[in-house]
Amino acid sequence: MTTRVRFAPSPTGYLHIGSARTALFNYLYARKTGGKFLLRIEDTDLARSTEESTRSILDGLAWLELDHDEEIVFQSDNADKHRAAAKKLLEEGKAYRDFTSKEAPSDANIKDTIKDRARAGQGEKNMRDNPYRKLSPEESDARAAAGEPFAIRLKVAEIGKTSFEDSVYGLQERDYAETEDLVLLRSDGHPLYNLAVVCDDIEMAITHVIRGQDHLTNAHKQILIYEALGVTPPQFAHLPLILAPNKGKLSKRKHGEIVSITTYRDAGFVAAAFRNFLALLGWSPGEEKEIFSLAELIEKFSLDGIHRSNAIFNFKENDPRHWTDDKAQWMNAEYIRTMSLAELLPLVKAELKSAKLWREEYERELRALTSTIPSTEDTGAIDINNNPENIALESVEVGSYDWYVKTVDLIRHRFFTLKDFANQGRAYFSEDFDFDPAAVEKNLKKFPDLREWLPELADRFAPMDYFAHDRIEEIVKAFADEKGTKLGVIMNGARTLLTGVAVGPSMLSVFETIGKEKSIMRLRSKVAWN
RNA sequence: GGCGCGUUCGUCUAGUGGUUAGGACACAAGGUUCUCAACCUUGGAACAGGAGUUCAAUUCUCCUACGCGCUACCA
Repeated sequence: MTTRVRFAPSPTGYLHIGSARTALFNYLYARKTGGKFLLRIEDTDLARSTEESTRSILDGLAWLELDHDEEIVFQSDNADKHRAAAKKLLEEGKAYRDFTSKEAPSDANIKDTIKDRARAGQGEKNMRDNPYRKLSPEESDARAAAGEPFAIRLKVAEIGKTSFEDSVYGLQERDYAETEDLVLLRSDGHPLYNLAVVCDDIEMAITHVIRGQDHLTNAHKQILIYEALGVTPPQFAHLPLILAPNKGKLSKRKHGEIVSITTYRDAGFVAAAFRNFLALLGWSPGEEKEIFSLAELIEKFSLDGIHRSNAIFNFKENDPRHWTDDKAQWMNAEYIRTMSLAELLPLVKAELKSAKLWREEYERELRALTSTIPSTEDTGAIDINNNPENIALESVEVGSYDWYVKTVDLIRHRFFTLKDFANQGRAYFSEDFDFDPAAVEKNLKKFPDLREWLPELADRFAPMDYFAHDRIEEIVKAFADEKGTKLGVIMNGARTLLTGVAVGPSMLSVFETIGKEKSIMRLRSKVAWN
């Protein structure tokens, strides 16, 4: 039997980090076992479900490249089947009509109300004391025929227990006495969650249910429904939760955008990096290694490696440097500086395009490159111990590609997100860039002589016909000696004038990359000084 | 309140009776030096507490504490 798993989000908001991780684990398991990864939108709560949410969830999955198999199932389309199942159970005497009039829906703090009610009930409450449970079928039919509204509840046996072997949490048992006669169908005919899930999972022939640990107790209720329906339940695997730094729930209301997958896409994260990070939250392949390609994740994934304890998604509010989990940020930077250029360049292209910095002439280089350079998958190696600047040179074979490719490869080593290519790296792609005031202060204004010296350096560059690394070094060194100043003063001043910022690659590379003409122009410019 | 689940460095984690308790991020210090949130080196940093089983417990059992989840005619 081939494995069939599903990701079943309810479209009541954007794709949450926790949900994305659930989707990822389902995906990895399906791919690992050669099975199917299905998608079901649980939109039975009409009041809260929105099409916009559905789209946002689909966008998030697409960004993470978690492609689903088969058609998307919308749970609301199956309501008739859910009703039929409830009716069948009613007819078989496995469920009963509850004519208790529906309580007025409590508003705002519904969670608290529920909790208070549960607490008030103490442990003494008998879950089987519903008077309608014992109503004769005849009387029940008669009252229904008379038009009296009713909900349908599952008739849970008095004695016994549900039990199942969870792939993550092990043997789970729960006495029937702990489970109420759960409502299957609302008095307005609307099917409820647990019924809908079970019916759909049966219909979709789901073999493994991999979902958040918050559903652990639901599993018992669902097993009761499976049993009533006479169907063998699927294998369950519950995942530990992802919590906020205060060990509380990671919620939209409290934590805002930080829990949304699209935030990371929009912040310039590389999807593969974020996916890698997510995979290691609550699961470990048991290796002293952090970077895993999708192929490796699939190969190494197993339910055994999933933890039982919750993981904290770490971040500090009001701290720009640690606005989201440090490890996620590190991983993103790691991907940017070590992933294959063939994979990185298209991402940079998208970034430059949206910043209106893209030029058509780069396109030709891209085409040449993607057809020649092997992808990371092929070369396999991302060796973080090597000096990245060396990797850069080797992997591109200097001279065989043009300016755009070499430039991206040069500047990527100090970048953290894709956004940096258009922001910090803007000066490489445009004459229209800003000067960081702090950099101007530190590298230019502190050394007033530079105001004369740098244009003078430009004059030394002017006659050069071979404008490259070694030659530039000779010129600048001689120039610094001549002025009796440290090389650094000249280099840093030039860096700020040429790139607008205080950090970047070796200045010799910067000169070479920006080129003779532009270097001269920028060294002579006075804009930064004002 | 009841029921369930969990507890290794600040965080993500390795570890399944005998380890100097390992790695990664973050942090700190040093180095390289033309800068740096890059790179290199080094460092501090953990088995929640208590009983038991055992020659030996981070690892097995029990208790306590703490945390989390569920407890709805929501999903």
